[in-house]
Amino acid sequence: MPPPPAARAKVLRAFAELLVESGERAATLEAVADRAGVSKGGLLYHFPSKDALVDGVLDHLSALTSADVETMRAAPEGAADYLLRTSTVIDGEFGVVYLAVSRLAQGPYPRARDVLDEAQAAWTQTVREELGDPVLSRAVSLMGEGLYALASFGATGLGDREIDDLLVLVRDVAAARATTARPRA
Amino acid sequence: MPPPPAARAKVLRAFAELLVESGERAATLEAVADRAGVSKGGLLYHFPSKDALVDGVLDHLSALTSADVETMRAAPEGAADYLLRTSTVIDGEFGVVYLAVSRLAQGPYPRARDVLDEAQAAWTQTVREELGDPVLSRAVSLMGEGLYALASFGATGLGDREIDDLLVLVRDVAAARATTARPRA
DNA sequence: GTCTATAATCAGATAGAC
DNA sequence: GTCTATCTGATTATAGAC
Repeated sequence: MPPPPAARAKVLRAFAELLVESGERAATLEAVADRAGVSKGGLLYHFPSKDALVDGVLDHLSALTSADVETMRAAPEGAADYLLRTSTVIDGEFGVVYLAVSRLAQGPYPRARDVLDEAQAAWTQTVREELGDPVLSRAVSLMGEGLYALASFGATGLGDREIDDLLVLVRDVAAARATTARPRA
Repeated sequence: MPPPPAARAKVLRAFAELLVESGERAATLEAVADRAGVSKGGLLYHFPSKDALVDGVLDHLSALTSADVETMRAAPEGAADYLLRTSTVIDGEFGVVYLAVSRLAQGPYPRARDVLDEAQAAWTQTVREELGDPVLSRAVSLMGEGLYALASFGATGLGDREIDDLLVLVRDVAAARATTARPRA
């Protein structure tokens, strides 16, 4: 097949960035077109309506999530480590698109909620395969979600040091819970 | 002083509910007025502009946060318990207003971010006073934020059972970290 | 495949009656 | 203190040229 038009990808990226940086309200067709470097008419050629544009990012996140879960599963540092560290990265492609969809999920787009729900379930499941303990896995997954939430409104974010500390805690607890009788060897 | 007009409070409540249920875009002056049972003109008497309405919820959250932290500090079940349990309640007054502001924080309202930041800091600090351990306190605080985030887009929420499990985990870890040498008695 | 121009709709805000 | 009516500007979407 012929290479997909570059304009399409640029429009999707611009839409996601605007949603994250300035919110749903600011992500108008005109603003998206401007940032993508096309005209409003040009945008509407690729995405005939705003709903079509929304569907575009939703599909994009679905694809990215599948790839992300594979990477997470294969990560040498482990799934929990991978999850918490990437949950503070909101300027990578995945972070931007994930946060963009979590903004859409607040509006009248029920499918956005479904896509997020699936991502959340896949992460929790993958962490659980690694840690074994379901409660601890849920805790890690919740922390990841909390990190995204904080980062998304530019709160006084956590640095690498703080994430390191959390991961040490998680590993200690995992070890303690694995050896049932006498924790911490 | 005379009793504050009931319409003002009803408008604020309606605005917060609409923000949470349907997003920033749906929370128009007309929609807010309708839900509050007043006309657009009536609304604009109490809040002369949309910015004034936004300032209204922000101030409201500030007041509610101070009260919430006091309640948390005095909670017989403990601060961590109180935080995680109330983080799944998004239909109480505090939950609605907190989530409403976290939505405003995504738009062009820098003060919303400040107010949320303060709430976050106050919670983490209060939990830390109870648990002692700063890393564990941060973990609990992040879980609370994650629970709010999940609840806010109506994800497959966690039930009371799951919260109970998490709290048992937190208490175990707190106990283990308190007795430095030999965890868990 | 991308543009300009424009129609239709909707949001925010003002004026003035009651 | 609350209402109706109205204006202005922004936003989505369409039509048709290039």
